[in-house]
Amino acid sequence: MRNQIRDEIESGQAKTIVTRFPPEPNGFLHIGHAKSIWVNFGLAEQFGGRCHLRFDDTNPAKEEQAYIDAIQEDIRWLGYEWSGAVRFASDYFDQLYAWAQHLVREGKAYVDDLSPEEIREYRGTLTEPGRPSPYRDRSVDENLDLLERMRLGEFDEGAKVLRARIDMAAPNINLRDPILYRIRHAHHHQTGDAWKIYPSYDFTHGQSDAIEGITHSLCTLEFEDHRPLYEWFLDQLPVPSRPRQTEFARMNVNYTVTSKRKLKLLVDQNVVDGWDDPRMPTISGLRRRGYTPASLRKFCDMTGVSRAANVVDIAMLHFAIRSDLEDNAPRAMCVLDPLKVVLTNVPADHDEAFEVPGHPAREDMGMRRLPFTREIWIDRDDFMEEPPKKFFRLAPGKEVRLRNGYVIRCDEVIKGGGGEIEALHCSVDFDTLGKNPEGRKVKGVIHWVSAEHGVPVEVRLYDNLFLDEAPDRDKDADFLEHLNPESLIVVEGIAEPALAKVEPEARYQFERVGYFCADRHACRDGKLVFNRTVGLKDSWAKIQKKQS
RNA sequence: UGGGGUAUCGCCAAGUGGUAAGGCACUGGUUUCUGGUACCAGCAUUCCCAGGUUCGAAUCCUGGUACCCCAGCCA
Repeated sequence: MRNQIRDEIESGQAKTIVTRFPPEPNGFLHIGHAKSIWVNFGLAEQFGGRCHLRFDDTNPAKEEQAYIDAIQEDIRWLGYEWSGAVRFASDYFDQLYAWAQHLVREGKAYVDDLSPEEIREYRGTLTEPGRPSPYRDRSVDENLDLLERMRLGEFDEGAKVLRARIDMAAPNINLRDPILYRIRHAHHHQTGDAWKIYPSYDFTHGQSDAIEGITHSLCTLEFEDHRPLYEWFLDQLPVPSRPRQTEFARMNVNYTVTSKRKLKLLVDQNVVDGWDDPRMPTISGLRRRGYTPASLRKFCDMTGVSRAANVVDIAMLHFAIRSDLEDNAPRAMCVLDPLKVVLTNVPADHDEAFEVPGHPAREDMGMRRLPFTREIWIDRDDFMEEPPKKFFRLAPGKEVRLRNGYVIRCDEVIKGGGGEIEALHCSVDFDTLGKNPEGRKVKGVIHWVSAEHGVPVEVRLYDNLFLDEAPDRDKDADFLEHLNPESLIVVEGIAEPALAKVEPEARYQFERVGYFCADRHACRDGKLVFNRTVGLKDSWAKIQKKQS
């Protein structure tokens, strides 16, 4: 597609390119829309053209102002700005109506009194041609009069429609006298009660493109069958420009669903915490999860555009955000499953602090203070009483380095009455700060937090919402059966004190654990809530799996 | 059984008659105060199948096969 446009530009066939992103304001944008946004805005940007935002608002029954606002916020957050004002298909209702009258005068459209059921019957099937409606040959004057009275609201919803007169026997069902206008006595979020009839998608989209001077009307494959109709209208009507429709395959991601119906169901049944729940594949959900605009754009770039059916591995999305945050997220230490460690050769009043870099490779991120005291927390995962081979962490009699600090040795395991491990007694080798110990190698490094200075944090460990990589594989089997019961696990952790004053949406790498983002709703009034965006790669987990 | 599409590595995806890019994943290894990162190496004698044209075919031709979309007064 990029090549096609480049050729057009280089051959002088096209001087500039104008695209548009045309969402219907009836739901939240999701990862699939991000792809479309990236394609439309990105192409325009690349070729020095423009991209419009146009709400395709021809169905007042399903649309809401709230969606209009949310969609604009999502697009801007992704880093794009549309050319000119926000546009609406409803801006063109007057022109569209005039063009409908034009078609009627030309004998190319008629008012049909058939009921919805009759229209379906008359349309025929995939293999049988349709039959003409008995109202197909009304006079121009009668059609004009009826159409005007439809507009004025003289008829009930469903009583009449305006149809194009094309070919009831066309092998392409879209050409069997498609519906141009239907009666809807509904309040419209933009035009109020001015209209009692609303144009269909087919009668609106191409002409809106033409009015705006769109050169490339990019859409998904399911509209390919509509292209002949798109062109038919442009041929019949005195439109000011000639846009061209090009289709590409929509993007799917495994372990997710993106149909608006299913997403809405998840929200309505409180399976998730709203449209922006961090497990939702919506743009606002991904944002709250901690994805960056750049990572989403990179993901789109990595996956590309083609016409083949595709299901992108969610591992690619994970890669996109990890590689962004690896470079751009400051580091911090946070213990998720605390185990107390008493450093027996450190005095109780010892209060040392290390100055450590905010990021191992980004000097511009400065330094942070890491207090070190007699009692610290480590993660339970980092200790094993009977360690298997290749376990480089702490174990009785073994040494490990405290990240950014000293090497310690585990001298004693303190157990409670039930045999559960309550604490560890360890001793510090004070000759190991910033240097390796003499005569031996300590391979393991673990993260830790001063018990005295650490701050409590709520950590929300998110995972895929579904266990099956194709949750909606079965046509109508319930996709909710594939829900992951562990898609959210909330733990109380302890973080280093530098995290005490984070801003909502601040992103960190919790060293050795993963990337986390301060929740933009819950992180208020001093409360600290972090969402796990994605874990770090864990090759120890792989080794363990192999060993067992 | 009508019309419109698509088939290249486990997943994306370049390639448009000159002898199969790249990314993700995976597998080894090096470096490392993150079992992270980085770096190095490996990973399609073959492009849905079968014929054909050609000096030469993923690319052209013929015939198959599989999968996706279309019968809303949704978009």
